[in-house]
Amino acid sequence: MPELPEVEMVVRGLRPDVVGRTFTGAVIHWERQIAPLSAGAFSERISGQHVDRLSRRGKYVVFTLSRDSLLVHLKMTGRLYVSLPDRQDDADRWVRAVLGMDDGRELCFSDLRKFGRLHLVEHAEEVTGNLGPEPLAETFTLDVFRALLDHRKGAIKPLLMNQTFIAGIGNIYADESLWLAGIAPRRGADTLKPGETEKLYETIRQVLQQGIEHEGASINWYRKPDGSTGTYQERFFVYDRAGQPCPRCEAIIQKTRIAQRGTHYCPSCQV
DNA sequence: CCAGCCCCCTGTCGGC
DNA sequence: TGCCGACAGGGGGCTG
Repeated sequence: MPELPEVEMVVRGLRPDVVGRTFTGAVIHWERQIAPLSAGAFSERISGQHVDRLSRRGKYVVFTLSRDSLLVHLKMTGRLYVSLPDRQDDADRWVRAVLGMDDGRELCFSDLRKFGRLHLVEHAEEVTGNLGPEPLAETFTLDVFRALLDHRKGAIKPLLMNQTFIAGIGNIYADESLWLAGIAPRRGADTLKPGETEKLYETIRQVLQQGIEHEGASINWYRKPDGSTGTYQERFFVYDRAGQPCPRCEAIIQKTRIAQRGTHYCPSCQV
């Protein structure tokens, strides 16, 4: 569930606790969640590496280390938080990896569904190399968006969620941005009129920015590193609101499936 | 390039 | 009440 705004909150929350620290080792409880090394090799290789920088690329949390980069994808239920070794947190039941730090505290990766991944690689681009542009970057202009859409066919919603198209948009922010733009999720990408493309460009940036301002959407499992919840879920227009009236036209919001994903939309004012 | 499907997982929920 | 199957979902991988 964590999408761009939620991952951004994780990065901001962790930064003061991890930047400047040095990892002392790792205990891996579910080996399939780390790549590309074995658990032993992972622990050995991360030991002694200093955290120079913490950033975000798409939905990845990126630790820039002395020699390597550690990239964490939270997928659906992943959480990252720092704690003392004697933990009592709710999420501890699903801890899959624990990275020791030189201040005696630990960086914990918890993940109920085990879909998340920790990649320890020499160059971050080995993992993030084929991601599309960052939608909130200044360089992501309307012209860039138009160029990306050029010659793309197929439904607009799955395209928005395609990480090689644009990085960071998931199911929630795709549904919300399309509703705000008044565009039906099944519309062919090549059928958007210039005004619609511009509107969508603006609403994509708007919902992501709003998501960050409201500290992310906490539905189901997402929590900020300090355990608290964001509040953007209180501002959803269509996501998770099937059967309720559309905030714009009062038609009943529908839920359907597009590209194997639950999709919420207004059948009346999204055309 | 695109659509469809499987897979990875486990908690939750609806049906019987 | 208890069991069981369906479902949820990001993204990689595969096929057509």
